[in-house]
Amino acid sequence: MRMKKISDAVVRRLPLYMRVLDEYSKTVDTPLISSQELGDRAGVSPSLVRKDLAWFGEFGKQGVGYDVEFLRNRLQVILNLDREVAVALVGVGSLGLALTRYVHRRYNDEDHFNLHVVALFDNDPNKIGANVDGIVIDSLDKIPERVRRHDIRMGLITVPAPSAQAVADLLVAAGIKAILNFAPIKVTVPEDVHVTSTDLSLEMQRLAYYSSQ
Amino acid sequence: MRMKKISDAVVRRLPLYMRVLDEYSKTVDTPLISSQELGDRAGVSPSLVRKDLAWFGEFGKQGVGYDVEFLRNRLQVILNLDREVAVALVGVGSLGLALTRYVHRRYNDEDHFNLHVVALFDNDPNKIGANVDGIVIDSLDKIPERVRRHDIRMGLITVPAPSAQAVADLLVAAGIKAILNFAPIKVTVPEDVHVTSTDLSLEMQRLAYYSSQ
DNA sequence: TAGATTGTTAATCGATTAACAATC
DNA sequence: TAGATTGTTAATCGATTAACAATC
Repeated sequence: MRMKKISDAVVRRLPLYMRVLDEYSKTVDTPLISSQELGDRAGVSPSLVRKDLAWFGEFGKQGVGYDVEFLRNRLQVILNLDREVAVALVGVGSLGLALTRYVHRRYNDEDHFNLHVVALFDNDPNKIGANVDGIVIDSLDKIPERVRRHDIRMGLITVPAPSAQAVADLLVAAGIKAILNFAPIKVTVPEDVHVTSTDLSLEMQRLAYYSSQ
Repeated sequence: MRMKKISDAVVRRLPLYMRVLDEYSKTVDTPLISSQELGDRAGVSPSLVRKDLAWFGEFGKQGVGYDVEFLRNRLQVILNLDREVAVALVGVGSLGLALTRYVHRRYNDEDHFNLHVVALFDNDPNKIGANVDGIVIDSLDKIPERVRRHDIRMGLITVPAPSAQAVADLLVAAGIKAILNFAPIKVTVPEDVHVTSTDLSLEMQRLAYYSSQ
């Protein structure tokens, strides 16, 4: 039910603003923040801060600035993070394990980190049934049932490249609209599904360009 | 000794082209590839492929296309990946461990993956001296000496957020120009140093925007 | 040669920045 | 009210796409 299509460049900055506001309210006891201050801390221009926020409403007061608590709450709602978002992770290798622990730690330690890994999947019979941070590893054929039962909204793919597309297909078939893929391969999904790939090899190979001199 | 400043958007696609060429030469036995075919496989337009490559020279032949092997080698040289690039990783927690194993596996399994983790650092006395995939974990004060000895050109930061800036400073002081930061914080470095941050929390929070409906 | 595809220039598109009237 | 800062429009910047002459 979104009115206009918000560009991905804009959406990408919203969690950053949220983080800045959290940090700000912890260390500064002013209830207000200007686009200048918010921009400085987020590393973007004040103009862009105002333009980004204006896509979603008029959150500030001229001459005054933005109410920190109010703005943070609005961003949380915009990002669907005002309620817990259930996450599934497929591929419990060392990377999958590390990411599960990382997300759990933030979920436990931080007040407003509402992303929760509630299901783990792997096809290795030696792993199925094992318990990670209180979650039992299931086989992939349990995906549809678990997604339905836990109302899972996001999937993390940490399987080897050759399996990634098949796993993405399973997640899509189960109704998941947001996927974070760590396998070094481009996965194809219907256009109403959003995939972001974090490709460590490509990142490192790209950085190598700057490594000399 | 670069002539003109190549935009980051261009550099980011080069490893992708390299990957496509590797895949192509494994599965197709034609020695030539057109910008159309390369673009299709990389998910970019043929125009952009030609424009990207033209920044670095005239690699193709009109009416014919690009020589796959030749182009791959040129890209490898451009990215400084024609020789082994030594990498240091700081922060041997579960994420650091997983990434170390991941990079080692690719280094061992793939012909042309020339990124090699050759040093690990951590401040935990219980970890120092331990051995991961044949590499001994050192304390952070060994960074300058190890960087010099192994000619380390790239650093991966996988420490908790509060230590990330200090670690980046150490790497910079040791002469490293390329840093991949996994801590959820913006690290500041001199402008001749390149930092890329992979911030899992921000990525997931961003994806949450698309997770509903 | 005729057909195909590059390298490159011009046109388009989209995102960011600058400017300023509105208004708290 | 006077000063400050938003919301928004216009200008700028940069990246991508389209078009085409050059040439293999």
